[in-house]
Amino acid sequence: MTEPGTPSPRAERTVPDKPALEGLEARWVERWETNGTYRFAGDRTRAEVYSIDTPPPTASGSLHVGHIFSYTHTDTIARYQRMRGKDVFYPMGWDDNGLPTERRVENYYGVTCDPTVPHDPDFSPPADVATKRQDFVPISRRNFIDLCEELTASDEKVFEDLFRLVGLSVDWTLQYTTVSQRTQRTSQRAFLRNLARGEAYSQEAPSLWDTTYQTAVAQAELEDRVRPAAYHDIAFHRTDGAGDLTISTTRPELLVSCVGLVAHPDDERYQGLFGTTATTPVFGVEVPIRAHPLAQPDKGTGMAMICTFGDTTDVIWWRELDLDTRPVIGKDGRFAFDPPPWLTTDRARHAYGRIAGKGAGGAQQVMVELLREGGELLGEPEKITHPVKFYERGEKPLEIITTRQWYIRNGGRSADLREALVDRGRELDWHPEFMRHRYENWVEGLNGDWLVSRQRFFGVPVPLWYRLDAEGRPDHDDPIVPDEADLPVDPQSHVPPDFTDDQRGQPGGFVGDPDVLDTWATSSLTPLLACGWEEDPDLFALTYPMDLRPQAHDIIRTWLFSTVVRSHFETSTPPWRNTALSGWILDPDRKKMSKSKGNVVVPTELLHQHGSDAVRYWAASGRPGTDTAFDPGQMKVGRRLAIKILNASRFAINLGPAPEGAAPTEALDRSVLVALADLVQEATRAFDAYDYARALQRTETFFWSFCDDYLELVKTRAYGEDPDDTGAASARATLELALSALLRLFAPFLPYASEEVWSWWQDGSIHRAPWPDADALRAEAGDADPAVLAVCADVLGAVRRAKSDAKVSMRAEVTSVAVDDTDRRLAALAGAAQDVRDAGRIAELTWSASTNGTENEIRVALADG
RNA sequence: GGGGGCGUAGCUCAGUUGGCGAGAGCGUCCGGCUUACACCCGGAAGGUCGUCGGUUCGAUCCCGGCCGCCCCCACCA
Repeated sequence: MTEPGTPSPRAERTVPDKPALEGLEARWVERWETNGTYRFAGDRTRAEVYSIDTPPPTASGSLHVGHIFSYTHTDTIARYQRMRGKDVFYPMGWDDNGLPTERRVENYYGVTCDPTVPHDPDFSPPADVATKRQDFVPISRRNFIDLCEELTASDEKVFEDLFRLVGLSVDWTLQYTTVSQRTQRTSQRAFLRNLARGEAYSQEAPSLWDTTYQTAVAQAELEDRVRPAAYHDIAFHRTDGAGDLTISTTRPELLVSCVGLVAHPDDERYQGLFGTTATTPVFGVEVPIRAHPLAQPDKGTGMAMICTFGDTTDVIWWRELDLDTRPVIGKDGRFAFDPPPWLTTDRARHAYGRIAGKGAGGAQQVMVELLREGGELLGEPEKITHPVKFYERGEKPLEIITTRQWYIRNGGRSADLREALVDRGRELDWHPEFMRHRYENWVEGLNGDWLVSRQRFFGVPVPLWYRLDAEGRPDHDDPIVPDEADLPVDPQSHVPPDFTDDQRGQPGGFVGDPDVLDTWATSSLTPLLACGWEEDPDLFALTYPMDLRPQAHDIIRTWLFSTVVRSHFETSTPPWRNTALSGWILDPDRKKMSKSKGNVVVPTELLHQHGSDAVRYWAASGRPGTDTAFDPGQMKVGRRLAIKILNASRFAINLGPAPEGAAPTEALDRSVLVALADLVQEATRAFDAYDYARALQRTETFFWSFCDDYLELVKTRAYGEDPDDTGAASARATLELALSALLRLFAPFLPYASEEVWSWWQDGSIHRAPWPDADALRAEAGDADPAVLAVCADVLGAVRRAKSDAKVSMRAEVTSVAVDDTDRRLAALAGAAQDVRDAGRIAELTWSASTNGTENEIRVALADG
């Protein structure tokens, strides 16, 4: 693509009689697509490319106002960079793999995935969609995945149409999905390379487990929720017979899993007990009493029971004190049916029989009864509320269950790596800057590596197999790795090299890894994915590392951080140069808008009601990184602005073209160009700092005074019957320059109105026109005095005030205006006196130097009547 | 407990190198069909810039202490 030249008006102009916003979206969306206005050319150098790592929206939900808000921010940057002459690489991805999609498919069709169900080639979804989960129809993994793909494809089309309506200048030929074959290939390749370099490893260890979804989850996906609970004081019996020990617990049902008691090493109450043992109530199991600094003397009785596993502190105690492992809760969150082997007495085994098969809540009730029956519950439970860890999408508290899982190192267990990743963060420019703290805060607070395997179905499979020994036990330490050329693989259906399908699951044969990779394990690769890593080297060289990652601030700890981790390992660079964090949308009560609160607004309705430019105006008024109130009032303001642009432009353009070779010669005209040059400079600086909101605000302020003052002042002269009249020629030349620049300043924000006006009198798309040039405008202005416009506006203002006070029409005649001011301002006024007389309908305008040289005064005398 | 953001007109917010009579829009009130726009135009009222100190000739702005609101992280027997 050739560098666009300086725009110049066409000779013939086509301006509608009654310009309107209605219908602009439909017309321009289509033309932009037909003309390839936003197409990435890819034929320039890296320095001339601006590449954007667009956040792939979750395809399984619906787009909400927050999407419109933040995607508009990015779009203003994209449009600005394009007008600065950059070849903008602006792809769109759809995040359609992972749990949200599974959940949506389950509910939408009333089905669940059961890998044991055979594939049904003639399957079609149930006609009557069940509403209750237990009534969902179990279907095979392959049928389930087919449904996932079907539904996401139609969801994505709806999203695309909405984003086009918003006016995102995305290159729609650059779409990717996170569950496509290409993405799976990239994701598996990246994982295998992590494995080969030792950055990925598997380990059997206690991990956080969601019993509803029956999958392990990662630290980054946790959230606290405050739940009711109760302290239960229960009696442990000292083995030496010297009495009982009281401990307080909120989870008495875990008593059967108790592997020890712990108190702080300095706790005087328990000094003699460390190293001795106690027996658990009800079950009579002997457990050691130990000391550990994490035990808090001021909590409960200062002595806690350690269970495998009640919470993450238990895991630490268990590991560091080298205690036994006594798990009883299964992956479904229920107590195992058979009594565990460490229960040896009849009483213990009988008691266990009463909690076997129950969930945590049911087991707790029974346990309290058992304790009470044995006189081992001291007093009544004391009700409290406390924070409990949940999977962010989960419905029940997490349990901790020992399972084999895959991890990618992220610095959680290595100070060196942690430091290296903090440093990578420092290589980024953060917008706004203070968001950097969230990143560093998170990285420095990590307490384990990144758990990437998930026990789910719809996702990128872990691309590995394991050899089975003679007893049919898998060898997890030496996985069978596919050749990169064979990716993507599904180890559940594909056979590893040197094996045959009938060896699957047989002793001496192999077994495929049943898990899929965490959705972030794939999302963390969006820069590699979008830029064609290992697939399109030319594109990759042209676009990576990318220029910008826009995203919401709440996923710094997940998406942003994990992307930095993967790029650090894969390319030894940060993934981008800049990251821009957008804020939340708050409803008018200052609460975060969300579906569960029922206060979401449907974006399509907003766009149709106010118009896309109006909604974009509201969005772009939100400062970077700042939470912003949902405000239809601002959309009305934006709509008014867009309409004003249409009308003012129509007026200016209809005055007729400036004669050949005309230039701004009048003092007032050149004065407005000086102010305009300042505006362009400021807007440019703001955009370069990613402060689109400031650029918009300054442009808007300028534009309204341009209309109210400059247009009014220049109107009469510009009408000039004789087009060769120098005053009229100067006015028209100035209006052309100013309007052209102003439209281009507005183009990133109001792409429809600005494009519409542009098409009336210019060739090509405004969105491919060059960004206005402050120096060129300054050159046109020459040595103009910026005070000219200011003084004229002051006088005009005084005249208006006088007319308003007298309650007469603005068209009323003014007998005389006398101005006292400084010499400099009077000189400025003198140069534009006729414009002021015309605009104010002033018969006589006089001026004289103010007596003290600084004060100014404007006296207005209205005609009688 | 650690980190971060924010308190300016009734509402939403600007205020960038400390000096303006502290601004805008919305809302309110008053006026006007003015040959671009009644989806409009003009005007007015309205603020001890959270609070108390400090630095300075001078503080909405810089420093410190409080008060209040919000977010993230940690703790979770």
